[in-house]
Amino acid sequence: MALVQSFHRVRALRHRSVSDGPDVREPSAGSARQRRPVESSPTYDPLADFDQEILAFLRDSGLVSDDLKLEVPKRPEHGERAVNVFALAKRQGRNPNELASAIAGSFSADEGGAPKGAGLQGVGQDRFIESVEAVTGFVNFRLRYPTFIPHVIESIRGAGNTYGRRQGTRSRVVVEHSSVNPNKEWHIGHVRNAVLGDTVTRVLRLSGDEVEVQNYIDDTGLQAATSVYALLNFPEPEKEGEKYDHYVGRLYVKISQEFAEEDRLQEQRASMLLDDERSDDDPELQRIDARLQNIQQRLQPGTVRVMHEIEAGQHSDIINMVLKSQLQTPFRLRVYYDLLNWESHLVRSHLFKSAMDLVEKSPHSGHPKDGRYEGAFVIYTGGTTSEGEEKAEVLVRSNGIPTYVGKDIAYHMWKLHLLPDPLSYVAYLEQPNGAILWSTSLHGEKRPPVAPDRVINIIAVHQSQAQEAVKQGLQAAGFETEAEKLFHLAYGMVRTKEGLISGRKGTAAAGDDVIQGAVDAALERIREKQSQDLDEDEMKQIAEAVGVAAVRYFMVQYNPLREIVFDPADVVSFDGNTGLYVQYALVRMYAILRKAAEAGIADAEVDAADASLLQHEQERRLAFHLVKWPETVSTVSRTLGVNLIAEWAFDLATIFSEFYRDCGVLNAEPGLRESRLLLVRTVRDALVHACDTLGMPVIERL
RNA sequence: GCCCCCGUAGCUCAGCAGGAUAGAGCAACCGCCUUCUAAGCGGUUGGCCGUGGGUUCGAGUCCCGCCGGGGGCACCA
Repeated sequence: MALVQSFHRVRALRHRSVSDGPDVREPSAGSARQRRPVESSPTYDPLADFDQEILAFLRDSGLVSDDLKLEVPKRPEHGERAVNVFALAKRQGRNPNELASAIAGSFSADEGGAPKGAGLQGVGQDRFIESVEAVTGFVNFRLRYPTFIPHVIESIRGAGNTYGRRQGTRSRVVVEHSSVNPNKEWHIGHVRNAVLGDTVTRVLRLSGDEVEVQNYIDDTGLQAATSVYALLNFPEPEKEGEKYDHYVGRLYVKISQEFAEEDRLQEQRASMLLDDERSDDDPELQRIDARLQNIQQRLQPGTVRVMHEIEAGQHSDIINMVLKSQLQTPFRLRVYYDLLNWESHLVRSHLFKSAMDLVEKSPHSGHPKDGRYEGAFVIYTGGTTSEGEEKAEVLVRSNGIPTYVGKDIAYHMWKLHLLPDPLSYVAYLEQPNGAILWSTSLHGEKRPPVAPDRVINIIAVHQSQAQEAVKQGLQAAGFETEAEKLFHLAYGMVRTKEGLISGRKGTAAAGDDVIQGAVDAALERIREKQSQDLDEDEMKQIAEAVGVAAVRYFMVQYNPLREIVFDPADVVSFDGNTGLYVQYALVRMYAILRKAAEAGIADAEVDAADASLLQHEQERRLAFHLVKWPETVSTVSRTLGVNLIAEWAFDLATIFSEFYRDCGVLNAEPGLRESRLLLVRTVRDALVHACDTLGMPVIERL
């Protein structure tokens, strides 16, 4: 089959062999190039425009029957775009070098190429291909910058805040992130979660998706109950200026440690009983018994009682206070949400029961009468266990209590709108960005059910298997296409040099402290430098922006899957690959633009500048990096590897620094000066846009 | 024991769907402010991409084994 195909290809190529060598430029080959015009609606994607030309050229060369992938060569001497023809050559039974040469040879620069500075006529002509060159199996394409740079600048200006938006349909996405137990202050791992989730959200929105950000509040869990119980029974004075979530967290840690002590005490007690020399009225033993009794008969039942009270709707005042206090942390980082979904609402709306009723209808669910799952409600996920039983996931235990996975399946059926929505929605609070944060509710307005096309859960990697179980459960229940919509972004844990952080032991670095540390360090540096005349308020504002950007940048500069070894010194470092580096490049751009205005150069003059004058190497590099943005956004919206956004911003800032060194702007000759100002403005706009996508505040001076 | 993620420069990490000579930042050393903010720029040093096989014209990238780190493996959440 494959042979037959390649045979036909070879024959077809023979007919076209007129363009076989680099020196053969038969007119027929050229006249065969009836260029199909590209879409006339602006795509604001200059690189795609270049690619269109290349693809059209390749098509019309008659030598390429497949869609070849366009690459960005690593080395500048290989041009701006390249295709490699090894695979194609192999299928055609040809020598790769020869094929590449043949393709390159079919290009004639004078035929389609517009003369320099010819403007924008003839979209689809060879406006942007300067040359085509064959090198060892690669066909390299060089950009014609004099026509390309003006096109880049116009496109970015035209696109404005939508630069990077993809063509085509919008999809609806639910992103769930944060989902921190409402029982103590955020730690650094929560900050990573929130920044990742928020950045993913920003990228998807830029990309054109309609995103709803949900923050799941597990108020009925043991953690929340423990904190509430501690607060009600063992309150301590609040410290001066202590944030409420920190205060409650302090009580939580204290009581958790008593629970943790239970095991240790049990062991101690057992070994003492084995010791013949101790009698039953040994005071040491009695002390241990008393403590154990306290834990087992007071603390544990007390916590469980509070848990049920919360489920029934009590103590919401305390939980709300903790939550509102916690939310100050993401708000400071410019992380916002659309909806809080409360576990207690899901429980009290009987969502779980309706979901299980639906699962009951699946032929793969069942109530085993014997075996290891006797008495439970399970869903068979396929395959058999080592004991020969069918593999199953327990959704409801034999004692009638739902499992975590069971609850999560129900929850995701709600997210995916697989059953009628029993919940109502009310406004919860107004966030610092002015947007209303909504909350689920048992009373109030309903909302129209709109099923998402994609559900992204930002949850740490240790939940991977549970997330997979939810997916399999949904599939087994017959929701196969819906289950495919679930995507778990499993990010790595944040650990310190000492080891894994633990909320329960209170060894975690608090998010608030990390942010404040970064802000304080920034303020200190600003005071030291005094490079501008800044008053106290300005310095504080700038320090806040620098600190927040430092934290956010730190959290997104790594591949999400990777574990982060967190060293506070790294967040506070302002050299090299950091948020401040990007901000600093912007400060320089703002300074240039400000001084230009002060020198009386009107915006209109800059608008009218001739961008084709920008032919310095650094100017070309800036332009070429600018046009990689749409592709970067599109890759990230697919892979959720948000580190690429940070990398793009860092690289643009780096190239700008080189431009700054090599190309004077204000002292350039009139004409070129305006052109450079136009470029600086464009780079500024693009970089501000990238900072917005990263949620990083921008500063204009430092 | 089984499953998942990760092993790339002294340290922290990129490397997006296999492509050309593997890149940053930090640290170290040497240089650059009479010129748009030096929190910047240039240079030097630094790599058997954990390891052994395999697939491929081509492997840091895909497959298998092993070693090391982390996580998960219950009718726990």
